Parts: sequence; structure tokens; C-alpha cells
Amino acid sequence: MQNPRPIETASAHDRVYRGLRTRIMHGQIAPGQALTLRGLGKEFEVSMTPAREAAQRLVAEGALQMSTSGRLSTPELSNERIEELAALRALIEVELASRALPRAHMQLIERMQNINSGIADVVSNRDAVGYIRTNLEFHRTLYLRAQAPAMLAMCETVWLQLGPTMRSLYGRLRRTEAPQYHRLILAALKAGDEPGLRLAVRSDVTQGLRMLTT
Amino acid sequence: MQNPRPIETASAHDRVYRGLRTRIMHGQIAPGQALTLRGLGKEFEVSMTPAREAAQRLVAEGALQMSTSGRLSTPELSNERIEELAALRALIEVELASRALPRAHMQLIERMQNINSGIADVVSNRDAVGYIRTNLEFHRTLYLRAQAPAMLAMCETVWLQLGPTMRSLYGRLRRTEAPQYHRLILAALKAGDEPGLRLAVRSDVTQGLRMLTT
DNA sequence: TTGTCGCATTTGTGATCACATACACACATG
DNA sequence: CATGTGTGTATGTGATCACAAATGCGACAA
Repeated sequence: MQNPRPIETASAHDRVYRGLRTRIMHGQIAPGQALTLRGLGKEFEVSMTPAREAAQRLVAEGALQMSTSGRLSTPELSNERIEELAALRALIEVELASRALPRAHMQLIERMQNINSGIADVVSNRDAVGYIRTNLEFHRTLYLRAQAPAMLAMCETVWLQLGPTMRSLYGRLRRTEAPQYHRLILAALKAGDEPGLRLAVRSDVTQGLRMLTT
Repeated sequence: MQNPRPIETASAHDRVYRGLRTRIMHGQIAPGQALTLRGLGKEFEVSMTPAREAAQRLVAEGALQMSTSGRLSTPELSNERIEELAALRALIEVELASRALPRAHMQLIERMQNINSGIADVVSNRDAVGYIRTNLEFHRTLYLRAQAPAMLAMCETVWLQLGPTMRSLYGRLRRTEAPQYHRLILAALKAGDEPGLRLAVRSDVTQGLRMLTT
């Protein structure tokens, strides 16, 4: 009796949660955008109850904020908060990269190179959402090798909080090529150079967000 | 027109959330303990709806886990996960302490000393919950000075995940005095010694949790 | 033109209900 | 005594509803 049905029937609130989370993390929603429970329910074809649970969960993760009257919106981050979140990214991602390094074999590095070369396409298309998604995929591919799910979850929570803000950054910024520090990350991985890797990751994380602070 | 009413009428799900969260963080619930929505609702005198929201929120923060069938329980952490969470504590708390240092004046240090001396009482009473609460209060008093709410929130999320596990540690462990590293933290604060502070905080965080891994 | 008041509408909240499923315990069977 | 099976109860899920509060818009007055 091996899986009579594929138990892949995700609950309704999970579909809403995942869908909304992905959209926020990838910068598909602008900062300050208002959302309503009935609107979300209608959009995902569920009633208010699952929409409420999904929204509550995203509020708990800092992906959404809730006014005192319960209205939902994506947060507009202050410069101080952006600086904090960037510092958290630096702390956690450097640690994740360091833990992944001993396990990063050539196959993984090649996969990361493929992802990185894909960034050129989305950049030439002025596709901010694609840029953010590909960039995060590059990082996540490495961090998955760290075998540290709790750290990765924390890291993704920070990404989530920065999602709408990153959208407005990469919308302004007219990039012409993939981030320079990605090449340094790949080189350090190939060389097994841990200090170099830590520096490259820290630089990559810090550089993009430095120009976020208006 | 200055606050006609104190707007302190917290919503029902917030009362449940806060109450449950405090209990979990302070180690008042053992690892693996099962909870039910109807039980929570009855306990906090609300219906299932607010209880569900509070539970979902705590699941999102890693304070509770949910089985595939939706049953709630406090998590029983693996050694690998404990190690990860301890590493996160070390990363974040060292940073918070470092940011708090320039702002830590004598009044704050005296307050921390008072809290720390209170640990002797709860230790002599074999009061594990009191020990955890007082210990966290010691750390939080310092970190609040860092003026870094996002980092502090992340830090408390880690504390929350470790709550039930810390209970079983301090239940086993028969302490006779306050943590030795707290004195080092206080000394480094008085001396304005940043490297010493970083080391003391890292040691304090790591030491307790090293013996958690069975 | 601008500011203020009032009302209609939108919105979140919490309770309740019907339903499907998972769990636990007793019992039968080897 | 161990193991599988069936049944009743407990439990989570999602929809719907009544209610209160907030919002926003339009009218009206200064």
C-alpha cells in the first residue's frame, strides 16, 4: 500500500500562504501596498478563514504589517530597519556559506554558474522580479548545502522582509550585468578559500542594500 | 485629545498568542507536549478561531510544530537543530551586545546586576522556569539598548524555539549559582571592552547549550 | 477653495456549524 | 501474548454570519 493517493493536497491556507509569500519575497508587491482578506480570499478562491491564517502568518514573519485596526499592507521600511536587516543577512549568510564550503563540489558550483549566467538575460529584459528571484536562487543553492535548515529559514525570513523594498531598488537601478561579487563567490568556492568566501558573500549582501537607504 | 481611552483592548487572538508564547519561551511546557485548539480556546475563554490564529502564528515562528494532520505539539529538537539554534544565538547576540555597548551606561549595568543577583534566589528554589525567565531578562535588558528591533525579534524567535528544550536542560541540571559568564559580561561592559564582551556573550550562550545535546 | 461633518460601505473579528479524517481503545484472531 | 481490525470519539478545516469599527467619499458651510 504505497501512497494510494499522492497526499499532495495542500490545505487552503497553505496555498494562500505560499502564493503570497513567493510574491512578496520576489518583489512583486510594492512597499505600502494594501491588501484585504476578502480580496485575498477571492483571488485564491477560498473564504476569509484561510486567507486570515495566511495573512497572520506573514505578519508574524514580518512580511506584512497590520495596522491597529487590522488593515494589512506590505511594510515600508525605514533606513534603520534596512540597515539592520542587511546586517542580519551578512551575519547569517556568511555563516551559511562557510558551512556549505566543505560540501560544495564541482557539480554544485556549475549549477550556481548556470544560474548566475541566467541573470544576464533577466537584466537585459529589465525584469526586476526575475532578477530578484534568480539572485535569491543563486544564494539558496549554495546555502542548501550547509545542511542548516533553521538558519536557512531565518535567512529566508529576512529576504521576505526585504522583498517589497528590493523591488523598488532594482526598479530604480539600471543594471547592465550580473553582480560582480557573484564571480568572487564562485572563485572562492573553487579555491576552497574560506576567508575569501566570507568576504565575497558579505560584500555581495552589503553592496546591493547600501544603495537602498535613500 | 490625548488618548480618550487607553487603547489597551488587545484582540482575543493576541491574548492567546502572547500568553502561550510566554509560557513556551519560559519553558513552562515540556518538549513533545500536545495541544488542541479547543483546549486552548477553553483555557483562554475564546472560541476556536482566535486559538487557531495564535497557534498558526506560533507554528510560523517555530515555537510549535504541526503534524500533517494538523495536530499541535511543542517540538522535540534534534541535536543538530539545537546546535544550529545555539550558533544563531551566538551570531545574533554577540552583534546585539556589541551594538549595545556604546550606549550601556552605569544605570543599565546596575539594573543588569540586580537581575543577575536575583538568579541566586530562583536557583536555590530549584525554580527552572524562574531561572530561564530571569536569564532571558538579563540578556534582553542589554539588547534593548542596541536599538535594533529586527535583530531582537529574531533573537527572541530563537529563544522561543529553544524554550521547551531549555526546560528539560535546567530541570536536569542542578545549578548552585548564577552563570559565571554573566559576571564576565558585566565586567566587559564596565570596562568598555568590546572584544571581551563579544567573547563573554558567546561563551555564555554556548556553554549552556553545549550540555543540552544529549 | 478649503475644511469639516455625516453617512454608506468596506473591512476585520470572533462564534458557530457541518464535514472529513485521524486517533485511541477495545476486541477478535492468529 | 502479539498483532491486526473496527468503531466511536476527538480534532482540525473551511464556510458563513452577525457585529463593531474604521474608512472614504460627498455634501455643505466658512
